[in-house]
Formats: sequence, C-alpha cells, structure tokens
Amino acid sequence: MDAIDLRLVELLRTNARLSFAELARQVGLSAPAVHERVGKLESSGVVRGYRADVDPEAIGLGVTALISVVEESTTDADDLQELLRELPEIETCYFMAGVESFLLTVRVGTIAELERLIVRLNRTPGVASTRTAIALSAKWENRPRPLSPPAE
Amino acid sequence: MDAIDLRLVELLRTNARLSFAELARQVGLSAPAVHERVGKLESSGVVRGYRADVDPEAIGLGVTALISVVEESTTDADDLQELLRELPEIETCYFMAGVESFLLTVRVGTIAELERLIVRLNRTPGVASTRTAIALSAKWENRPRPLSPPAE
DNA sequence: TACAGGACGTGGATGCCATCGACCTGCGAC
DNA sequence: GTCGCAGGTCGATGGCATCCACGTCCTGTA
Repeated sequence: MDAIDLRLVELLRTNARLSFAELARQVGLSAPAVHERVGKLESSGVVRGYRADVDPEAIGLGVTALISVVEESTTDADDLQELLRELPEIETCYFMAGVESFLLTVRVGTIAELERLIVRLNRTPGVASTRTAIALSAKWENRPRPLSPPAE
Repeated sequence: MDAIDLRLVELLRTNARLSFAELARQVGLSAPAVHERVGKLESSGVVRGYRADVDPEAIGLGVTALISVVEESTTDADDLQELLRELPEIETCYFMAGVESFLLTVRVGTIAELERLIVRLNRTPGVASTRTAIALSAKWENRPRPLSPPAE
C-alpha cells in the first residue's frame, strides 16, 4: 500500500468503472502495471468489490430504518448474527459496544413491511428487545472520504 | 424500469465492473441496447454512481461510530446539515424521526480522532448534544438485497 | 565487489469491448 | 392506414484488457 495504491483506491472509490487505461493515466503508470496493482488490492482484500450506488426508492426500498437489538444474556452473539444474516432486509449489521449489541440498518418498501420485520426480529431466538428509529431522509450515504490532502 | 432494468441494477449492485457485453449476455439483449439502458438508468438518477467497496481498515479508517445529534430548537435543520456536510469523517447522514434529528455514521483512524470529532460536533452551531455509539465490528455493510424471487 | 533473485515496471501484440451509425419493427395517436 | 417514436439489432472501428518477453533496480549473500 504505497501512495499510488492509495490513489488507485481513492479513484475507484469515487468511480469504480474507470478503465485501467484511465487509472494508468491518472497515476502515471502503464495500464498493465495498474492492472496488476488493482489485482493485488483485490486479492489482498483491500478492495472487496465494486457496487453500483442505486437510489433505493427506485427499486422499491423507500423506507430506511435503524434498529438496535438487545440480545438475551443467555445466547451467543455469533448465533444471533447468523440468524440476522438470513434477513435480506438488513443491509448492514454492526456489533456495538453497549447494551444494544447489534445495530442494523434495514431497508424495506413500506411501513407495513417494516412492522412485519420488527415483529420477526423480536421473535428471533436470542433477541430480548429492539428499538427502531426511522430515517425520514438520507442526506447522503456512503460518501467516500477524500484522501488527506489533495496532493497537487 | 421494467424487469430487465431491475436485473441490470441487481447485476451492477453486485459487481459494478461487469462489462456491457457481459451484462448483455446475462439479460439476453445486445450490448448497445444494454449500454443505452444503463445510460438511462444513470441519467434518470436510478444509478447514482459506482463505488469500490474498500476495507476501511486498509486505508486507515479502522474506527466506525454512530453519532446521534440533537439540534437546538432555534436552528434550521438545513443549515446544520450543510455544516455537517463539511466534515469528511461523516460517511452517511440520515435525518431522523425523533428527538435526535440526525444520525451520522462516521469513520476515523483512532479513538483520539473520534474524540476530536465529537468535540468539534458539539461546538458546531445548532448542535445541542450528541450521543456516540462505537461499532466494535462491522458484520457486514451495504449488502445488496437480492431481488424478490431469483427469476429462473 | 560481484552476482542471483525477486518485485515491479515497460512496450508490443492480440482479441474483446465500447460505442457509433444505419436500419428494422411494433405500437399508439390521429 | 400511416406517421413518428421507443427501443431493438447488426456491423464497423478504434480503444482497452490482458498476456508475454524483457529491462531495471533493489537487497541479501558469498
């Protein structure tokens, strides 16, 4: 991970569809060199994939909520995690410090669906209670942080 | 947005670097047709961009936290939002229902940086108070939800 | 110092891909 | 019926991805 790798990562975080030729121009290397560097970033796990950033409303997922989960003291967090993984509505799952072990961000189409999801969660073995907060709007999401100083 | 558009969106959400030729094969259209569809999805705002999914730790952002912000009753949420936008550590910003108007997910390198960020937030005009929860680990993030039934 | 080996780069070659333009076809409005 | 358009297909062409042979610069070792 030298400065060029960091630059490549930043470029791809901003636009994952840049061609290797374009990346090469931006970092001042040849296309094969960039190809190899990016390949290494992928296989070393630095770059985990490439995702289109899609407006959730456009695909019928207009309701976003954050749900905190308190787990029962008797259960194993890993087991609960595996049960949570089964629920496709859960877009991200953090294991938290604090009483509420998990914090989920979920995406559904309607409030009715959200209600059903909450009921299902509360019935899930290991879940003691949940607390839901609804996002009225996303001001921005997954904004890539620019590298420290824009090296000029 | 017909079924083919949905399929394209799903494919790109899973792998944003698929070639148009490959997308075309997957959906049973010609490459130029897919090219045009994707272009329309982009210009209509359904597809907002393409992002490499990068391991935050690998780029020195190993600390993730969620911060709820209570705003002062006298201030305008839009003004506060603009101030928040200036802070590059804030990766996503939701406007929430409830007393805590904003929920931020932030990413920094160290706990010390997190502390500085919290101080800065609390000094920001319009911020009445904040509450921070630290994510010990991300079990998964931004998992793309598969389309309803995998149409066979 | 001399030298072997590896990491990393370049340049050329080759086949695939992106993208344009010409043209076809089905459908709704009139 | 037929005009006009939305949305396809196909063919051509230039650029890109990717492989390979080779150069260069470190670095460890005798």
